[in-house]
Amino acid sequence: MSVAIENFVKAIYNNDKHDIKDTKPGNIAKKLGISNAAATDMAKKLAAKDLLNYEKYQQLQLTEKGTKMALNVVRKHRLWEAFLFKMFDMSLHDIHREAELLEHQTSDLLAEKISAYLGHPKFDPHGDPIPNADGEITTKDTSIPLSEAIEGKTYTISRLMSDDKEFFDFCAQNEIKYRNTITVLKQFISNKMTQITIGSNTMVLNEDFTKIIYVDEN
Amino acid sequence: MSVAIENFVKAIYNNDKHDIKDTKPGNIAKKLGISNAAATDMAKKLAAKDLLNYEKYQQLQLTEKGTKMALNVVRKHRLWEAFLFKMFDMSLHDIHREAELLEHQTSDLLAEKISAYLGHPKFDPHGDPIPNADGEITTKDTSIPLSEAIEGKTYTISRLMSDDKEFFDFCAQNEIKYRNTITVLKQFISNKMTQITIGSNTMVLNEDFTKIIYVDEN
DNA sequence: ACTAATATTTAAGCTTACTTAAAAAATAAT
DNA sequence: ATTATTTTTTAAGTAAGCTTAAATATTAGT
Repeated sequence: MSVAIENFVKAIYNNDKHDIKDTKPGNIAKKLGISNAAATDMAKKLAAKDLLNYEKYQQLQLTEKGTKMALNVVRKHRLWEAFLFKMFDMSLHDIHREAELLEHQTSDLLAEKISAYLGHPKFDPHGDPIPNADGEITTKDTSIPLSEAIEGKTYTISRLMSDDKEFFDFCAQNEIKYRNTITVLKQFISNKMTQITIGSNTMVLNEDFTKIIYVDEN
Repeated sequence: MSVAIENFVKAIYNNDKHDIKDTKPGNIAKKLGISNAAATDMAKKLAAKDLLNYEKYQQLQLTEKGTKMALNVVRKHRLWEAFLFKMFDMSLHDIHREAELLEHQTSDLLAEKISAYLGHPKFDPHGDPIPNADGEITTKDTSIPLSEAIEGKTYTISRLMSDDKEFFDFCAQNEIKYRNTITVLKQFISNKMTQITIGSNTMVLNEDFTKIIYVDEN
């Protein structure tokens, strides 16, 4: 299957998982940087290949086959992230960009070698779970977005759900890192901002960030 | 530039280096598994991009720009081979196949990281020289094909110029490996066969193999 | 409920990288 | 040197993955 197809099913999978639960063509198109028309076209094509269910004006839904394909790509992506993160001193954003390309050119054999080398890790450096070779995610995710954390409690960062360079640059400068500890000082309900302590710093984050920083209660 | 273009200039470069010095479209087409017509087409397209010189019915010649592109791809290929060879227990042929895909999806930054990790190696596991980041090959190659080796002398295997699975399987079973030692017992001139000793084995190789096994005199 | 705004779909068209078939040129063989 | 073979080129056509523009349906606002 082509890179375009792999990216398409992956985008649906990812949208379905974390985003605003909108998998209509337009939203997928935006994610992939293609036109709405192209996305509709592709959706029809993939429906014919039994990778997704397509009904006019409805949400796109991956079939079992489509989900499997998405998970296979996601597995390779996250393994590459974990591997490059371990091997080389590169920014999370750079690592993400490399993984985005390498994921489509990696045999199942190589993926398995990488996984074995890393000791079959369950999570990548963003805290995202790595599906196993059968496309199963065996870990349970109990984490919540920072936006929903409770004042006064202390949490551990479990996932940084983004692929935006600016966000990662910000994280790098502020000790916001997978497995670091955060204390929630205050939730400003009306402005949707959150005040936290991390390391020796105190800062206020707006919703753009608190919705993609996931945490587990300590 | 596209994968098709990178593979095209790489094929010309490789043909120009080791093969029967034929870089006409038909021969490149055969290497790439595409039709002659497609190769002619591509040649014209790349001439317009100043990657090669094209004159009807003549050999294709890479320009400086084209050579640079080819060397950049070759560098990434050979770095991946060296890296995968070091990191994972995989056959040389499998490694070659992975590298063939990864080479096109590797940033210069990542290539440099891999190179540094390996200590900026000058050769890959086939003995092929790895161009530096500027696309220069700084090593001098004094090796000769086994077919031209002299009876009675002892040599070190310096390059295995192939990407054929059967060849590598044969090599793996017979201790024919980069940097191993070979003694040439006899050159059978009329049959173009060569009798050698390697390790505890003696064998007679035909020209198909002795032309792609390169050696350096000890 | 109706209108305005937004999103989706259809239609037509483009580029890349191929294909096959035929024409033209180069190379090899007698 | 002429003919036969092979190779290269040209021409026409295809599939994938896009585009823009227009038509149609959905959703949101009043």
